[in-house]
Amino acid sequence: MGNSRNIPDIVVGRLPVYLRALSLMLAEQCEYTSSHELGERLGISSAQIRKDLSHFGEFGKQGTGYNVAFLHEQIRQILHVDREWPMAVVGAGDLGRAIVHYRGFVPRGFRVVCVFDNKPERVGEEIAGIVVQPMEKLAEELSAKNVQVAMIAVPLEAAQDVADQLVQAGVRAILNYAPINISVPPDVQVQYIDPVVHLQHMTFYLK
Amino acid sequence: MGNSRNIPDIVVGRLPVYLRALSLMLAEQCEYTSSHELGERLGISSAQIRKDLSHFGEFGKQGTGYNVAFLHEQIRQILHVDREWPMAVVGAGDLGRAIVHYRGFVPRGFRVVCVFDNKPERVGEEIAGIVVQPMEKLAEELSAKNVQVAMIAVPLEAAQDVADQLVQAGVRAILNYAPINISVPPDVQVQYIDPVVHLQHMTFYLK
DNA sequence: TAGATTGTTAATCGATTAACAATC
DNA sequence: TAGATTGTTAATCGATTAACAATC
Repeated sequence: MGNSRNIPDIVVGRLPVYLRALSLMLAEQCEYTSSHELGERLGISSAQIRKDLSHFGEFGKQGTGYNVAFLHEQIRQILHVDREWPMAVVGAGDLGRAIVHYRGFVPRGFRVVCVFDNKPERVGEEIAGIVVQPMEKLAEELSAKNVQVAMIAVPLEAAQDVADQLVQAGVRAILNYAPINISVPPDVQVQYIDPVVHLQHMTFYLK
Repeated sequence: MGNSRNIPDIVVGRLPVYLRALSLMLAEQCEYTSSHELGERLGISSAQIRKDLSHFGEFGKQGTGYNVAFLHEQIRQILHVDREWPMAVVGAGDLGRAIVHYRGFVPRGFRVVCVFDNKPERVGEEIAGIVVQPMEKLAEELSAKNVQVAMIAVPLEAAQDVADQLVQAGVRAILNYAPINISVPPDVQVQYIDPVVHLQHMTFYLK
């Protein structure tokens, strides 16, 4: 089949995990892999991997499996990370700083290009070569740098307001590190990272 | 019904999100809430919330809904965060440092009590009052401090080895920030945080 | 060829939703 | 009481898995 819209979101969510495993295999010089090998590495069934990929096209060969480099490239294109997305970070505290310093974005399709904070003492500070801007500059900077993707790393009290400003400035995908559900228009993507949610999920099973 | 084992993992995974919303409502002085209000805040159906909670007991009253403080306390107990879990952090780079500085753990049931790194120049350094220990001290420290929960904040090349050492030292829940799937025995919980996975999930829907 | 593995179909399994009696 | 909302059942919907013909 392939390529139509109507792909289940849960399938889309697994593609980045497949891509990550394929990158690793590339680094390990594997030329070919199979749905079985991939499934074993990721702890999911080979049938699920074949089914997931079948939504987007036919990428393998009977008998030999998948060419790692080829499948990697195909998934990069499907996820639109065959390019570099400029990103904004809002919040220059400890977390914002760590995000800006992280070297794992660029090899996977993203680059932090601007950082904002509303505390006067943080404005002007330089983080990994990027000068922290005041919130007043948000719209102007984002439009100048064509930023559609942003990360929120501010205290929870400020998160909704920041989200509103980002949407206003044209951002269409937000990764929110503040521990709060934010509301955005239906055409804006939101994802959440809250370590405590994961920790509490695990402690359910402990003792 | 309530309280048996056989709760779907997907249901367990939503409880921390419910708990987070209830904390916020507590802070907002809401005394009562309903499955409708909660669902609206979280963007899920009221039926799902009632169904999820029904796995654990009966917490509401017809006509009036749920007492926020009571439901909050019940979910805290279900998730075993009606106590404080001591945690270890492995990796004292930018990310590890940000994790140790994060003040959001303690109010939600967790406290970082030790930090490890294998780089000699980082050992001995103090982060938020905690002295960085060498990896050789891992087993000894974890057992002395009764640590069952750990976070991995090391480069991906080191993550599997660190995970092995943590398991060896008695850790039963691991939150892995390294962008790699790690293997652990079946009785050890693992959760992953990889911001790029979330970003790539969103860029699928962009442009 | 013989062995392996794909892509796909149909069956199974599980999760979500709608509806409503019970009752505060 | 009248209105609201629960907990639960049954129906619906969707996701996963098993199986296999096709074929490299």
